[in-house]
Amino acid sequence: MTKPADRISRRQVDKFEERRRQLADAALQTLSELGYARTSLREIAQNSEFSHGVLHYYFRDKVELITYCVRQYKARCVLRYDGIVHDAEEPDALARDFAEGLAATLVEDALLHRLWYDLRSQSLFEESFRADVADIDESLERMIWRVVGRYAELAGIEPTCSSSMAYATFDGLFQQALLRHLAGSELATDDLKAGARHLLSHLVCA
Amino acid sequence: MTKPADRISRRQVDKFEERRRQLADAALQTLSELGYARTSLREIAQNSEFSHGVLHYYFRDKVELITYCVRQYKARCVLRYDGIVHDAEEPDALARDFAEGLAATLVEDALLHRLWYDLRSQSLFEESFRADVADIDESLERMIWRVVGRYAELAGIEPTCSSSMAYATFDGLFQQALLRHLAGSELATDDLKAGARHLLSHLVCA
DNA sequence: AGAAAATCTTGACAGTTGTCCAAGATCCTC
DNA sequence: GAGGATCTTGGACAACTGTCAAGATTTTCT
Repeated sequence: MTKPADRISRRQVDKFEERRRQLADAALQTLSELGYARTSLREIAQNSEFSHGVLHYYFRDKVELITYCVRQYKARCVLRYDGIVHDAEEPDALARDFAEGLAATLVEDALLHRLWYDLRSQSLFEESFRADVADIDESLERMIWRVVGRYAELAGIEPTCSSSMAYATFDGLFQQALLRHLAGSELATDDLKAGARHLLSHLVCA
Repeated sequence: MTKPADRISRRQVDKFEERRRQLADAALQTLSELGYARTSLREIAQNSEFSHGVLHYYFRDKVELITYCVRQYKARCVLRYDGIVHDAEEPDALARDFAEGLAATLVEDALLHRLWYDLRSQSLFEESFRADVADIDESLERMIWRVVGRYAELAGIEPTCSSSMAYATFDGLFQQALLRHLAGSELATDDLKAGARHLLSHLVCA
Protein backbone atom coordinates (compact mmCIF):
# COMPACT_ATOMS: atom_id res chain seq x y z
CA MET A 1 0.00 0.00 0.00
CA THR A 2 2.96 2.32 0.22
CA LYS A 3 3.56 4.62 -2.67
CA PRO A 4 6.58 3.89 -4.88
CA ALA A 5 8.43 6.91 -3.60
CA ASP A 6 7.97 5.68 -0.06
CA ARG A 7 9.20 2.24 -0.89
CA ILE A 8 12.24 3.68 -2.57
CA SER A 9 13.17 6.04 0.16
CA ARG A 10 12.52 3.45 2.81
CA ARG A 11 14.71 0.90 1.09
CA GLN A 12 17.37 3.52 0.63
CA VAL A 13 17.15 4.51 4.22
CA ASP A 14 17.33 0.90 5.26
CA LYS A 15 20.38 0.29 3.15
CA PHE A 16 21.93 3.46 4.38
CA GLU A 17 21.34 2.45 7.98
CA GLU A 18 22.56 -1.06 7.32
CA ARG A 19 25.84 0.22 5.94
CA ARG A 20 26.22 2.52 8.91
CA ARG A 21 25.82 -0.46 11.18
CA GLN A 22 28.31 -2.38 9.10
CA LEU A 23 30.91 0.36 9.31
CA ALA A 24 30.25 0.87 12.99
CA ASP A 25 30.91 -2.83 13.45
CA ALA A 26 34.31 -2.47 11.86
CA ALA A 27 34.94 0.58 14.01
CA LEU A 28 33.88 -1.25 17.14
CA GLN A 29 36.23 -4.10 16.33
CA THR A 30 39.13 -1.73 15.71
CA LEU A 31 38.39 0.23 18.86
CA SER A 32 38.24 -2.88 20.99
CA GLU A 33 41.60 -3.97 19.62
CA LEU A 34 43.51 -0.71 19.72
CA GLY A 35 41.64 1.50 22.16
CA TYR A 36 40.32 4.97 21.53
CA ALA A 37 43.64 6.77 21.54
CA ARG A 38 45.20 4.62 18.82
CA THR A 39 42.22 4.14 16.49
CA SER A 40 42.25 6.10 13.22
CA LEU A 41 39.69 6.26 10.47
CA ARG A 42 42.03 4.56 8.02
CA GLU A 43 42.55 1.73 10.44
CA ILE A 44 38.81 1.32 10.79
CA ALA A 45 38.38 1.28 7.03
CA GLN A 46 41.02 -1.42 6.73
CA ASN A 47 38.96 -3.58 9.07
CA SER A 48 36.01 -3.12 6.73
CA GLU A 49 35.74 -3.88 3.04
CA PHE A 50 35.72 -0.25 2.06
CA SER A 51 38.18 2.55 1.59
CA HIS A 52 38.70 5.26 4.16
CA GLY A 53 36.83 7.90 2.20
CA VAL A 54 33.49 6.18 2.57
CA LEU A 55 33.38 6.91 6.27
CA HIS A 56 32.62 10.54 5.54
CA TYR A 57 29.83 9.51 3.24
CA TYR A 58 28.00 7.78 6.07
CA PHE A 59 29.16 9.82 9.02
CA ARG A 60 29.63 13.55 9.32
CA ASP A 61 32.89 13.24 11.23
CA LYS A 62 34.81 11.01 13.56
CA VAL A 63 32.83 12.02 16.62
CA GLU A 64 29.56 11.04 15.00
CA LEU A 65 30.99 7.68 14.00
CA ILE A 66 32.24 6.89 17.47
CA THR A 67 29.06 8.13 19.08
CA TYR A 68 27.15 5.80 16.78
CA CYS A 69 29.49 3.01 17.84
CA VAL A 70 28.85 3.68 21.48
CA ARG A 71 25.12 3.47 20.90
CA GLN A 72 25.53 0.22 19.02
CA TYR A 73 27.66 -1.10 21.85
CA LYS A 74 24.91 -0.24 24.27
CA ALA A 75 22.45 -2.33 22.31
CA ARG A 76 24.76 -5.30 22.62
CA CYS A 77 25.20 -4.74 26.32
CA VAL A 78 21.53 -4.71 27.11
CA LEU A 79 21.02 -7.80 24.99
CA ARG A 80 23.89 -9.60 26.62
CA TYR A 81 22.88 -8.79 30.16
CA ASP A 82 19.22 -9.45 29.65
CA GLY A 83 20.06 -13.11 29.30
CA ILE A 84 21.56 -13.09 32.74
CA VAL A 85 18.50 -11.86 34.54
CA HIS A 86 16.53 -15.03 34.69
CA ASP A 87 13.49 -16.32 36.44
CA ALA A 88 14.97 -18.62 39.03
CA GLU A 89 12.81 -19.75 41.90
CA GLU A 90 15.56 -19.93 44.48
CA PRO A 91 17.72 -16.99 45.57
CA ASP A 92 20.80 -19.22 45.63
CA ALA A 93 20.20 -20.36 42.08
CA LEU A 94 19.80 -16.76 40.96
CA ALA A 95 23.02 -15.78 42.69
CA ARG A 96 24.86 -18.68 41.12
CA ASP A 97 23.56 -18.02 37.61
CA PHE A 98 24.25 -14.33 37.89
CA ALA A 99 27.81 -14.95 39.05
CA GLU A 100 28.32 -17.46 36.24
CA GLY A 101 26.97 -15.00 33.71
CA LEU A 102 29.29 -12.27 34.87
CA ALA A 103 32.28 -14.58 34.71
CA ALA A 104 31.29 -15.83 31.26
CA THR A 105 31.02 -12.38 29.70
CA LEU A 106 34.20 -11.35 31.47
CA VAL A 107 36.10 -13.93 29.45
CA GLU A 108 34.12 -13.99 26.22
CA ASP A 109 33.73 -10.25 25.76
CA ALA A 110 36.88 -9.14 27.50
CA LEU A 111 37.98 -6.83 24.70
CA LEU A 112 34.58 -5.17 24.49
CA HIS A 113 34.55 -4.58 28.22
CA ARG A 114 38.04 -3.15 27.99
CA LEU A 115 36.74 -0.77 25.34
CA TRP A 116 33.81 0.21 27.52
CA TYR A 117 36.04 1.30 30.37
CA ASP A 118 38.24 3.13 27.92
CA LEU A 119 35.32 5.01 26.41
CA ARG A 120 33.89 5.80 29.82
CA SER A 121 37.21 7.38 30.74
CA GLN A 122 37.27 9.27 27.46
CA SER A 123 33.82 10.65 28.16
CA LEU A 124 35.31 12.46 31.15
CA PHE A 125 37.52 14.43 28.77
CA GLU A 126 35.47 14.50 25.58
CA GLU A 127 32.18 16.23 26.20
CA SER A 128 30.61 14.74 23.05
CA PHE A 129 30.44 11.18 24.38
CA ARG A 130 29.24 12.02 27.85
CA ALA A 131 25.50 11.77 27.26
CA ASP A 132 25.64 8.41 25.54
CA VAL A 133 28.04 6.98 28.06
CA ALA A 134 25.86 8.14 30.92
CA ASP A 135 22.94 6.51 29.17
CA ILE A 136 24.69 3.16 29.02
CA ASP A 137 25.77 3.49 32.61
CA GLU A 138 22.19 4.02 33.67
CA SER A 139 20.94 1.03 31.74
CA LEU A 140 23.63 -1.12 33.34
CA GLU A 141 22.62 0.19 36.73
CA ARG A 142 19.02 -0.79 36.05
CA MET A 143 20.16 -4.22 34.95
CA ILE A 144 22.03 -4.76 38.21
CA TRP A 145 19.09 -3.45 40.17
CA ARG A 146 16.75 -5.94 38.50
CA VAL A 147 18.97 -8.75 39.66
CA VAL A 148 19.22 -7.38 43.17
CA GLY A 149 15.50 -6.74 43.37
CA ARG A 150 14.65 -10.22 42.19
CA TYR A 151 17.13 -11.73 44.60
CA ALA A 152 15.66 -9.82 47.50
CA GLU A 153 12.18 -10.79 46.42
CA LEU A 154 13.02 -14.48 46.28
CA ALA A 155 14.75 -14.32 49.64
CA GLY A 156 11.83 -12.41 51.13
CA ILE A 157 13.94 -9.46 52.23
CA GLU A 158 14.54 -5.86 51.31
CA PRO A 159 17.67 -4.45 49.64
CA THR A 160 19.76 -2.51 52.13
CA CYS A 161 21.46 -0.18 49.70
CA SER A 162 20.59 2.14 46.87
CA SER A 163 20.55 1.21 43.24
CA SER A 164 23.54 3.37 42.44
CA MET A 165 25.58 1.84 45.22
CA ALA A 166 24.78 -1.67 44.08
CA TYR A 167 25.90 -0.83 40.58
CA ALA A 168 29.04 0.94 41.75
CA THR A 169 30.24 -2.01 43.80
CA PHE A 170 29.41 -4.66 41.22
CA ASP A 171 31.07 -2.56 38.57
CA GLY A 172 34.16 -2.16 40.69
CA LEU A 173 34.27 -5.88 41.21
CA PHE A 174 33.91 -6.53 37.51
CA GLN A 175 36.47 -3.97 36.47
CA GLN A 176 39.05 -5.33 38.86
CA ALA A 177 38.36 -8.82 37.58
CA LEU A 178 38.82 -7.60 34.02
CA LEU A 179 42.15 -6.02 34.85
CA ARG A 180 43.41 -9.20 36.40
CA HIS A 181 41.96 -11.41 33.69
CA LEU A 182 43.64 -9.38 30.95
CA ALA A 183 46.87 -9.46 32.93
CA GLY A 184 46.72 -13.23 32.67
CA SER A 185 45.49 -14.13 36.13
CA GLU A 186 43.71 -17.48 36.27
CA LEU A 187 41.95 -16.62 39.52
CA ALA A 188 40.11 -13.62 38.11
CA THR A 189 36.94 -15.45 37.09
CA ASP A 190 36.63 -17.49 40.28
CA ASP A 191 37.24 -14.44 42.43
CA LEU A 192 34.62 -12.57 40.46
CA LYS A 193 32.06 -15.32 41.01
CA ALA A 194 32.78 -15.52 44.72
CA GLY A 195 32.81 -11.75 45.02
CA ALA A 196 29.50 -11.32 43.25
CA ARG A 197 27.76 -13.86 45.46
CA HIS A 198 29.31 -12.37 48.57
CA LEU A 199 28.21 -8.92 47.51
CA LEU A 200 24.68 -10.09 46.83
CA SER A 201 24.24 -11.83 50.16
CA HIS A 202 26.13 -9.47 52.46
CA LEU A 203 25.78 -6.01 51.03
CA VAL A 204 22.75 -5.30 48.98
CA CYS A 205 20.57 -7.68 50.95
CA ALA A 206 21.75 -8.00 54.51
CA MET B 1 84.92 12.91 52.21
CA THR B 2 83.63 12.46 48.66
CA LYS B 3 86.09 13.10 45.89
CA PRO B 4 85.50 16.13 43.68
CA ALA B 5 84.49 13.98 40.74
CA ASP B 6 81.87 12.31 42.87
CA ARG B 7 80.52 15.57 44.12
CA ILE B 8 80.26 16.87 40.61
CA SER B 9 78.52 13.86 39.20
CA ARG B 10 76.21 13.64 42.16
CA ARG B 11 75.22 17.24 41.79
CA GLN B 12 74.69 16.71 38.09
CA VAL B 13 72.61 13.67 38.77
CA ASP B 14 70.58 15.60 41.30
CA LYS B 15 69.99 18.44 38.91
CA PHE B 16 69.18 16.00 36.16
CA GLU B 17 66.65 14.23 38.35
CA GLU B 18 65.21 17.51 39.54
CA ARG B 19 64.57 18.66 36.01
CA ARG B 20 63.00 15.33 35.18
CA ARG B 21 60.63 15.83 38.08
CA GLN B 22 59.92 19.36 36.95
CA LEU B 23 59.08 18.26 33.42
CA ALA B 24 57.06 15.35 34.68
CA ASP B 25 55.08 17.84 36.73
CA ALA B 26 54.22 19.80 33.63
CA ALA B 27 53.33 16.55 31.89
CA LEU B 28 51.13 15.47 34.77
CA GLN B 29 49.31 18.77 34.70
CA THR B 30 48.76 18.55 30.96
CA LEU B 31 47.63 14.95 31.17
CA SER B 32 45.16 15.69 33.93
CA GLU B 33 43.70 18.50 31.86
CA LEU B 34 43.54 16.87 28.45
CA GLY B 35 43.73 13.13 29.06
CA TYR B 36 46.16 10.70 27.57
CA ALA B 37 44.71 10.65 24.07
CA ARG B 38 44.95 14.40 23.55
CA THR B 39 48.26 15.15 25.25
CA SER B 40 51.21 15.88 22.96
CA LEU B 41 54.82 16.59 23.81
CA ARG B 42 54.55 20.13 22.52
CA GLU B 43 51.54 20.74 24.73
CA ILE B 44 53.47 19.45 27.71
CA ALA B 45 56.40 21.73 26.90
CA GLN B 46 54.06 24.70 26.69
CA ASN B 47 52.94 23.97 30.24
CA SER B 48 56.57 24.09 31.31
CA GLU B 49 59.12 26.86 30.87
CA PHE B 50 61.06 24.99 28.21
CA SER B 51 60.83 24.24 24.54
CA HIS B 52 59.61 20.94 23.21
CA GLY B 53 63.07 19.74 22.20
CA VAL B 54 64.26 19.48 25.79
CA LEU B 55 61.96 16.58 26.53
CA HIS B 56 64.16 14.25 24.52
CA TYR B 57 67.19 15.42 26.43
CA TYR B 58 65.70 14.18 29.70
CA PHE B 59 63.56 11.32 28.46
CA ARG B 60 64.30 8.73 25.82
CA ASP B 61 60.83 8.91 24.33
CA LYS B 62 57.23 9.66 25.14
CA VAL B 63 56.63 6.32 26.80
CA GLU B 64 59.47 6.85 29.24
CA LEU B 65 58.16 10.30 30.10
CA ILE B 66 54.66 9.09 30.78
CA THR B 67 55.90 6.09 32.71
CA TYR B 68 57.92 8.47 34.84
CA CYS B 69 54.78 10.53 35.32
CA VAL B 70 52.82 7.54 36.47
CA ARG B 71 55.46 6.74 39.05
CA GLN B 72 55.43 10.33 40.27
CA TYR B 73 51.67 10.19 40.47
CA LYS B 74 51.93 7.10 42.60
CA ALA B 75 54.11 8.93 45.09
CA ARG B 76 51.43 11.59 45.44
CA CYS B 77 48.74 8.99 45.89
CA VAL B 78 50.44 7.18 48.72
CA LEU B 79 51.16 10.49 50.39
CA ARG B 80 47.61 11.65 50.00
CA TYR B 81 45.99 8.50 51.27
CA ASP B 82 48.36 7.99 54.16
CA GLY B 83 46.82 11.01 55.79
CA ILE B 84 43.46 9.32 55.74
CA VAL B 85 44.47 6.27 57.69
CA HIS B 86 44.37 7.64 61.14
CA ASP B 87 44.58 6.33 64.65
CA ALA B 88 41.05 6.75 65.85
CA GLU B 89 39.98 4.92 68.97
CA GLU B 90 36.40 4.32 67.90
CA PRO B 91 35.34 2.39 64.81
CA ASP B 92 32.63 4.93 64.08
CA ALA B 93 35.11 7.78 64.20
CA LEU B 94 37.41 5.92 61.83
CA ALA B 95 34.56 5.25 59.42
CA ARG B 96 33.55 8.89 59.52
CA ASP B 97 37.04 10.23 58.98
CA PHE B 98 37.72 7.78 56.20
CA ALA B 99 34.52 8.71 54.43
CA GLU B 100 35.30 12.39 54.86
CA GLY B 101 38.78 11.87 53.48
CA LEU B 102 37.49 10.08 50.41
CA ALA B 103 34.95 12.80 49.74
CA ALA B 104 37.57 15.52 50.23
CA THR B 105 40.04 14.09 47.74
CA LEU B 106 37.20 13.36 45.35
CA VAL B 107 36.57 17.07 45.08
CA GLU B 108 40.06 18.49 45.56
CA ASP B 109 41.94 16.11 43.28
CA ALA B 110 39.15 15.33 40.86
CA LEU B 111 41.28 15.94 37.77
CA LEU B 112 44.09 13.74 39.04
CA HIS B 113 41.65 10.93 39.78
CA ARG B 114 40.18 11.33 36.34
CA LEU B 115 43.67 10.95 34.94
CA TRP B 116 44.26 7.85 37.03
CA TYR B 117 41.26 6.05 35.61
CA ASP B 118 42.29 7.14 32.14
CA LEU B 119 45.80 5.80 32.55
CA ARG B 120 44.55 2.58 34.07
CA SER B 121 42.42 2.08 30.99
CA GLN B 122 45.36 2.90 28.76
CA SER B 123 47.46 0.31 30.51
CA LEU B 124 45.07 -2.32 29.19
CA PHE B 125 46.09 -1.36 25.66
CA GLU B 126 49.65 -0.11 26.10
CA GLU B 127 51.78 -2.87 27.51
CA SER B 128 54.46 -0.44 28.66
CA PHE B 129 52.36 1.12 31.41
CA ARG B 130 50.92 -2.08 32.78
CA ALA B 131 53.56 -2.84 35.39
CA ASP B 132 53.55 0.61 36.95
CA VAL B 133 49.79 0.84 36.94
CA ALA B 134 49.49 -2.56 38.59
CA ASP B 135 51.97 -1.34 41.17
CA ILE B 136 49.84 1.66 42.04
CA ASP B 137 46.74 -0.48 42.13
CA GLU B 138 48.39 -2.78 44.65
CA SER B 139 49.48 0.07 46.88
CA LEU B 140 45.95 1.47 46.82
CA GLU B 141 44.62 -1.94 47.71
CA ARG B 142 46.97 -2.12 50.69
CA MET B 143 45.84 1.35 51.76
CA ILE B 144 42.21 0.27 51.74
CA TRP B 145 43.09 -2.90 53.54
CA ARG B 146 44.83 -0.97 56.32
CA VAL B 147 41.65 1.00 56.89
CA VAL B 148 39.49 -2.11 56.86
CA GLY B 149 41.87 -3.98 59.15
CA ARG B 150 42.00 -1.14 61.62
CA TYR B 151 38.23 -0.79 61.55
CA ALA B 152 37.77 -4.49 62.23
CA GLU B 153 40.32 -4.34 65.00
CA LEU B 154 38.59 -1.43 66.72
CA ALA B 155 35.22 -3.11 66.39
CA GLY B 156 36.61 -6.37 67.67
CA ILE B 157 35.59 -8.36 64.61
CA GLU B 158 37.15 -9.99 61.59
CA PRO B 159 36.89 -8.80 57.99
CA THR B 160 34.53 -11.00 56.01
CA CYS B 161 36.03 -10.43 52.60
CA SER B 162 39.36 -10.50 50.87
CA SER B 163 41.65 -7.54 50.43
CA SER B 164 41.13 -7.46 46.68
CA MET B 165 37.38 -7.49 47.05
CA ALA B 166 37.44 -4.66 49.54
CA TYR B 167 39.53 -2.58 47.17
CA ALA B 168 37.39 -3.44 44.16
CA THR B 169 34.18 -2.32 45.81
CA PHE B 170 35.58 0.86 47.33
CA ASP B 171 37.19 1.70 44.02
CA GLY B 172 33.92 1.14 42.21
CA LEU B 173 32.19 3.39 44.67
CA PHE B 174 34.80 6.08 44.25
CA GLN B 175 34.86 5.90 40.48
CA GLN B 176 31.10 6.21 40.24
CA ALA B 177 31.21 9.17 42.59
CA LEU B 178 33.88 10.78 40.42
CA LEU B 179 31.81 10.34 37.30
CA ARG B 180 28.83 11.95 38.91
CA HIS B 181 30.86 14.69 40.55
CA LEU B 182 32.48 15.66 37.25
CA ALA B 183 29.07 15.58 35.60
CA GLY B 184 28.03 18.27 38.06
CA SER B 185 26.02 16.25 40.53
CA GLU B 186 25.83 17.80 43.97
CA LEU B 187 24.91 14.53 45.62
CA ALA B 188 28.08 12.73 44.60
CA THR B 189 30.09 13.52 47.71
CA ASP B 190 27.33 12.76 50.18
CA ASP B 191 26.50 9.51 48.43
CA LEU B 192 30.16 8.57 48.51
CA LYS B 193 30.37 9.20 52.23
CA ALA B 194 27.24 7.20 52.95
CA GLY B 195 28.32 4.45 50.61
CA ALA B 196 31.76 4.12 52.15
CA ARG B 197 30.37 3.83 55.67
CA HIS B 198 27.76 1.36 54.53
CA LEU B 199 30.38 -0.71 52.79
CA LEU B 200 32.61 -0.69 55.82
CA SER B 201 29.93 -1.80 58.22
CA HIS B 202 27.96 -4.22 56.07
CA LEU B 203 30.39 -5.80 53.68
CA VAL B 204 33.96 -6.00 54.74
CA CYS B 205 33.07 -6.39 58.41
CA ALA B 206 29.70 -8.03 58.81
C1' DA C 1 19.22 0.58 -22.95
C1' DG C 2 20.18 4.87 -21.09
C1' DA C 3 19.67 8.64 -17.88
C1' DA C 4 19.84 9.73 -13.11
C1' DA C 5 20.95 8.89 -8.56
C1' DA C 6 23.55 6.49 -5.34
C1' DT C 7 27.70 4.74 -3.80
C1' DC C 8 32.64 4.20 -3.62
C1' DT C 9 37.73 5.15 -4.67
C1' DT C 10 41.55 7.81 -4.97
C1' DG C 11 44.44 11.33 -4.12
C1' DA C 12 45.24 15.63 -2.16
C1' DC C 13 45.10 19.16 1.63
C1' DA C 14 46.59 21.21 5.91
C1' DG C 15 47.60 20.29 10.49
C1' DT C 16 49.69 17.51 14.08
C1' DT C 17 52.60 14.11 15.89
C1' DG C 18 57.13 11.95 17.81
C1' DT C 19 61.74 12.18 16.88
C1' DC C 20 66.16 13.88 15.89
C1' DC C 21 69.95 17.21 15.25
C1' DA C 22 72.94 21.15 14.56
C1' DA C 23 73.81 25.30 16.50
C1' DG C 24 73.65 28.50 20.13
C1' DA C 25 73.36 29.72 25.12
C1' DT C 26 74.67 28.86 29.74
C1' DC C 27 77.25 27.12 33.43
C1' DC C 28 81.32 25.43 35.75
C1' DT C 29 86.19 24.61 36.42
C1' DC C 30 90.83 25.82 35.95
C1' DG D 1 88.39 35.04 31.46
C1' DA D 2 89.28 30.95 28.41
C1' DG D 3 87.78 26.44 27.37
C1' DG D 4 85.00 22.65 27.89
C1' DA D 5 81.00 20.29 29.54
C1' DT D 6 76.27 20.83 30.00
C1' DC D 7 71.99 22.45 28.77
C1' DT D 8 68.53 24.50 25.65
C1' DT D 9 66.62 26.08 21.42
C1' DG D 10 64.27 26.00 17.17
C1' DG D 11 63.73 23.96 13.02
C1' DA D 12 63.54 19.96 9.96
C1' DC D 13 61.86 15.46 9.03
C1' DA D 14 58.76 11.70 7.85
C1' DA D 15 54.74 9.59 9.29
C1' DC D 16 50.19 10.08 10.43
C1' DT D 17 45.78 12.40 11.24
C1' DG D 18 40.74 14.08 9.87
C1' DT D 19 38.65 16.08 6.12
C1' DC D 20 37.23 16.89 1.60
C1' DA D 21 36.17 16.79 -3.34
C1' DA D 22 36.50 15.20 -8.12
C1' DG D 23 35.89 11.42 -10.68
C1' DA D 24 34.92 6.33 -11.37
C1' DT D 25 31.72 2.78 -10.53
C1' DT D 26 27.51 0.66 -9.40
C1' DT D 27 22.63 0.61 -8.70
C1' DT D 28 18.05 2.12 -9.69
C1' DC D 29 14.30 3.68 -12.34
C1' DT D 30 11.99 4.71 -16.69
